[in-house]
Amino acid sequence: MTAALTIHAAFAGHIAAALDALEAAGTLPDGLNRAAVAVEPPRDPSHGDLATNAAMVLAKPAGLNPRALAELLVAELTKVPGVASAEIAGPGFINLRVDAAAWIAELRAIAALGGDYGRSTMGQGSTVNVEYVSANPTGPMHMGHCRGAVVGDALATLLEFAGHKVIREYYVNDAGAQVDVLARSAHVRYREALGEAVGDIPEGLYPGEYLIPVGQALAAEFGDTYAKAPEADWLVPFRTRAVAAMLEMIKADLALLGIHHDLFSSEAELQAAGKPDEAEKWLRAHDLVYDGHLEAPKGKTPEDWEPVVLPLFRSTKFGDDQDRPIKKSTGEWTYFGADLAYHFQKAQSADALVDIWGADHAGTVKRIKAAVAAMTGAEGKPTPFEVKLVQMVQLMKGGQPFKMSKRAGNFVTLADVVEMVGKDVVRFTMLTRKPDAQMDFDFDKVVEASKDNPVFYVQYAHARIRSTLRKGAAEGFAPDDAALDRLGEEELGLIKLAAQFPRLVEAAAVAREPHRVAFFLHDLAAAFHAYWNVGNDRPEKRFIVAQDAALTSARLYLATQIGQLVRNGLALLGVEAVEEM
RNA sequence: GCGCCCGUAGCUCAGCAGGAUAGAGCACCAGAUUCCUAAUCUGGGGGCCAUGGGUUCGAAUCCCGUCGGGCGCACCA
Repeated sequence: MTAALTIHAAFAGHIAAALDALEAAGTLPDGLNRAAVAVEPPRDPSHGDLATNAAMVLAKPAGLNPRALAELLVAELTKVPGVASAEIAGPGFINLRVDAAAWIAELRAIAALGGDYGRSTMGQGSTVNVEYVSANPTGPMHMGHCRGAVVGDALATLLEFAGHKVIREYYVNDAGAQVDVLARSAHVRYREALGEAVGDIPEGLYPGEYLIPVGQALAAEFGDTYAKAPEADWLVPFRTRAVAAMLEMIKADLALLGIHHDLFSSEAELQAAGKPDEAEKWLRAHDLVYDGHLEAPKGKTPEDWEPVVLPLFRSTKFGDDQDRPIKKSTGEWTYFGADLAYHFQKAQSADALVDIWGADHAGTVKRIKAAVAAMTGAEGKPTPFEVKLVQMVQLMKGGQPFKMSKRAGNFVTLADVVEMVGKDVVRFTMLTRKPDAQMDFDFDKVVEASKDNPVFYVQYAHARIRSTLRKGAAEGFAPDDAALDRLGEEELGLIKLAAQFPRLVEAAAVAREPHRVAFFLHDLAAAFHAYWNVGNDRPEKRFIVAQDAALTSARLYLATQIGQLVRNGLALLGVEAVEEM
């Protein structure tokens, strides 16, 4: 085992080798599907360090009794260096105990790999495009956007760590009706900046004060040229400038959360480049777009429903409930028509696509998945594409739901919340539950009870470690690996937990679930705090034992690596590891 | 009416591609501070994993039904 091969990976290999040996001996048939074979720490530590279900999973297809197969495997596994014992338990689990030396080696692996401990080659360098946020460029980021932004960003980082190349992309919807509304709203602010008394912002326009500087900039640039001009004269230049200004604002908001996209793709540019036309042409040639009648919405046919003929994409062929229009009767592209071309474009430069959407767009998942399958699957190998939905965040204030309204201008901006509670709290809070469950975000609770926020619990563990190392250094002790054999059961327990990080990273990346990292860090911090407190009653269990330099150095070495691991995990979440609290 | 998501302790939530006796935080009760940071720790009470079936050696986890909550069901984005 090399220093870089972590213990769980090594044992997955040992079990595979044991199975190979049984195959070679003819005991097991060739070509058994081993996908369900797992190596994991047993829930109950008294069962050992690692357990595998291999015998139970493979017994039936091999036509063997699980315990009989387990005995054969045990015979192979006891030969593996570092295995102290292998026992059969329950219906056919194999429980393994691993020598202390193997865990010490894992600790050295953390030291050797440092910030790369847990990094995986699983992704094999394949490129994953993660599209997230993609909020309409009509105003500042508000809390409704926050969860998708944080989850998408953490997922992107996680995928990189798991061996993928990642493109972080933001799709700018700068071609629809809502950016025309933005332009008109900016025009009002423009006239206002020129000194006109505009009164209340008209119904249907964006009343937010964030457009005042945009109006001023337009007045400075154009003077009164467009004050009385017809909309057709100014709509395009105003729209362009207003969208650009909104995008700058959004980027600044995202930066507050530590989020930076690699690529901002413009829907308007996509259309100008004729991408949707190309897509339509291709789809028509493959009989995937046809001119047909749009069906009335199921279950609630509007009274004024009039069937019209529109170009429809055959999404029902790919599992959707009805075929979807790609153009409006005005000849403009629908959102879907452009989005379809956009996803095809993304697929050209990525091996897999992931979209992070709010749950309010759940109804459009099937059609876009259908589109990607149709357009990338022509040669039989569709680009893998997932839409991860983040559920709604219910904003609360003092235990009461807090309704946001763009029109009333009382929406809660992301910038305000970050200013109130800090980036780390916002990010960690968004990552301490799985994305597909709804969550409440109560300002009062998060602000008041911020000390109870799990993020501080984890950061505190790191701060304690750093503090201890500083104190040790002041007293003349440095971390050293010369006497790691002095570490006992409590210390090995910490290492055993730490050793799960690499497989956790892989599992979280495969499941596209960055929240698992947050929970792991909480568990790790809990184990560390518990160990720390043992030293309250028993001074000989403290990190620094002044009269025993060798032991102190070994424990400081352990502390150093645990601190490293906390940093690695927090880095995946985009949360700071603090030196002191 | 249809589609998607969810239902686990009083509350907020985990439960690792079905696995051994279902966990954590908060809240509640009882303890630990001459000590490396008590923003911490130890112990306790508290569960028909919404519900009824099914699949199998084994189900909180997979399948079907029911109930409850959320989101959606445009030529909007």
